[in-house]
Amino acid sequence: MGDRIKVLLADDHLVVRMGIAAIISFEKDLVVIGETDNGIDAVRLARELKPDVIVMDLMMPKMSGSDATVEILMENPAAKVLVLTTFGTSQEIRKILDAGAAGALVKTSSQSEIIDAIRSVAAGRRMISKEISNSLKAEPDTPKLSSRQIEVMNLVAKGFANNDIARILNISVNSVKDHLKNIYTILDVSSRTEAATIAINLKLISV
Amino acid sequence: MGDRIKVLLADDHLVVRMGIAAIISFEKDLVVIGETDNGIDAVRLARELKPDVIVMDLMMPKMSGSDATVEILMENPAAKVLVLTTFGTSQEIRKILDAGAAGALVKTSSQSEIIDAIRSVAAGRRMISKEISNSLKAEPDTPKLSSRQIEVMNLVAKGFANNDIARILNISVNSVKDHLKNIYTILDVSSRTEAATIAINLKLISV
DNA sequence: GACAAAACCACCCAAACGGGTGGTTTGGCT
DNA sequence: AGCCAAACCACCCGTTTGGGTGGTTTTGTC
Repeated sequence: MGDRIKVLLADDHLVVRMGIAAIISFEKDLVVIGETDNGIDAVRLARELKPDVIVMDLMMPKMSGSDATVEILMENPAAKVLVLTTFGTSQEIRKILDAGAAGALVKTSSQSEIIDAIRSVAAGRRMISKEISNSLKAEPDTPKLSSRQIEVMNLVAKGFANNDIARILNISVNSVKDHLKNIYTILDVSSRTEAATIAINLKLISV
Repeated sequence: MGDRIKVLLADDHLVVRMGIAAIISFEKDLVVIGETDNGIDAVRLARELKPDVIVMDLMMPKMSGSDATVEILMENPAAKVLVLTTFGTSQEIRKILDAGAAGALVKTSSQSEIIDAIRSVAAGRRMISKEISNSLKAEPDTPKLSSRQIEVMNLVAKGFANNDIARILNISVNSVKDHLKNIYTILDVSSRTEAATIAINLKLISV
């Protein structure tokens, strides 16, 4: 028992936890030592149970998997977090891989892929499923907007005119126009409407 | 064995299928007689295996769960399809409930909720989880755009000016403006940008 | 302390937009 | 036949937008 790989499951879907637990139950070198359906408990259990591998979902109530991962790695940089996600939502995945997550898998992965991934990250290796590494590559360079530009874009997307935006942000209309000019250059567009749809698509602003 | 409720699982996530199978394995009146990870095989297996209940995911490769459900119910209106979804994406759910699906559950459902739902729909009752019925209620009346208005909105969202839209659709600028006026009234907005973001949010147009 | 980037402000002007009013034609529904 | 909604077109007019050029202040980094 002492040398078995201890796994903590964090996923808000019971069926997913049951499924992973079932898969793990066939492997005699792996054991599930804890489960939770939210990010806050994941952070707590990671601290208390000291699992070798944390299998983490991204979308969870109370605290997202990515936020929980960041917290866990701040407390214990040696923790091994294996992200299990439905789709390669590059934004989030890149964020937590940068934060130091040990791996990322899609939920469509086969039994052997999941088991391999758990063993790999427990051994200190990085494990990123092909689907995800592809989607990361496919997404070249997402343009970056400054926080002020994002504020402006959010208001633009809500349909406010430059005058309203100026009033809301307590700056002059000229400055609003200035921000827009810069945004248009960055996003390579020439109208507020196109900028809005692109910003939404790139998830630069909250819809 | 003959009187056990036969369940067919259709979900592209192995872990989910394993999880449901694990849950079902504890119940002696239920048995899994087939599994698939895509909609096309779901239709075929529904025909060949004659399951009592089909547990169906919505997002699947090759053929979506909603399309598969519609096909299955066309072939056999007595089929019991229990939709298992991640989130209450009202559009799709409403569509397949209208098509005659027997129930809808969220994946965060507890073990007993899932078992109850399977038994209920097998017995011919409707079973819709609280989360989903709430989200269906919460979404009151989505405004409806005509097909021409949707064409216009798609071009607007891409950043085209009225002049370009007129050229593309082979109508005069005045007509484009006319469509926009009508769209603004329907969506209760007063600018193309706000119309675009709202149309995207309501999924009236493809992003 | 130099330097760059971000944010701020101002003015000009042509083009695009939104709101208003008027009208015709077409296709479906009763 | 009668009716209605949808799509089409036209003109007016004030407002907003986008592009251009000029500049200052603040902030963070090397």
